[in-house]
Amino acid sequence: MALKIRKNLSPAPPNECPLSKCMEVLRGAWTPNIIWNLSGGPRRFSELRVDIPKVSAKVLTTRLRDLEAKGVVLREVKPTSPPSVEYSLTDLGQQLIPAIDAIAAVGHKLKERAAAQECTKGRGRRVAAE
Amino acid sequence: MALKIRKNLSPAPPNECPLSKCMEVLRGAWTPNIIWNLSGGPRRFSELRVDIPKVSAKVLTTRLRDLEAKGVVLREVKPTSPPSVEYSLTDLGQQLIPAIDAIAAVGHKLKERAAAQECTKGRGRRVAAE
DNA sequence: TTATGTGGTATCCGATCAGTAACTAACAGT
DNA sequence: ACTGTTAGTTACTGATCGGATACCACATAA
Repeated sequence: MALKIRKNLSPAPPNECPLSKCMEVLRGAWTPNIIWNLSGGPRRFSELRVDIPKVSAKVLTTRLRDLEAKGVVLREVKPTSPPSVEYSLTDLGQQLIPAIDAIAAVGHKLKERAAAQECTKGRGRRVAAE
Repeated sequence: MALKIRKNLSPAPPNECPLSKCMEVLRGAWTPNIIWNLSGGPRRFSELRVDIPKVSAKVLTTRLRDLEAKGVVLREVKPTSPPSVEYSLTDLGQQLIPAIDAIAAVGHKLKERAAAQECTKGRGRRVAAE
């Protein structure tokens, strides 16, 4: 049986694909998390540190600066007594939320799947050990 | 004006968030692209190399193996004369497509935005040649 | 015999990333 | 005067990622 070359093209766009463009924004370990936490309204730097305890100050700063430079978040210094900084999503950032939601939805399914695999004891649908 | 602590919690889930779970899958430079190209139907290794010319064989192999291990793609060796390998999305992989679409949609908007910023002259929204 | 195509592996290298710890400046409260 | 809070910065370090290159076994075609 000889090989046959498929001629149908993949659905990838010819020029630079928007996928990579968006992944550029989402790149970085904590970026999606930060946007997620910002989606509920503006938050201060130290609030975000509490929201995502595992992120270090350095990384959080880096990510926020990146996102600010990309026009996704807005940084505002508030004239409080210890000056505080508030971060919020721009309208562009808001548009990322559906994508993040979709990602989170898949993550939910992944968790279910992982849980189902973890307890192999279950009667139906036992995943065979490989 | 003294600082006031906000008590409303961010919408992040308490335990491990599905966002990171899914980003684990999507991690890697070319992963979303690969899934995108697979979304149009099964493809062979060398077809993917043509689809995404900038990815090296090493990285492509690595990504495909990762995705296979995570249950996102299926790898099938076909008994053709030069044995060929076909990769396709599993049902789990299919579920990633909406997320990828959402990401691509945002990427599209990002491109528009970038184009609009590039030609500051404004009104006509002429897409500059790149 | 050599060339080509298929589906990879092995190795090295440089860039980037993220974590840790220490440090800062201004101000409020005690 | 001392301490805590806010929002970072800086330097050091290890991990990982991805690119480039070379190489492999096998099969067909010329």
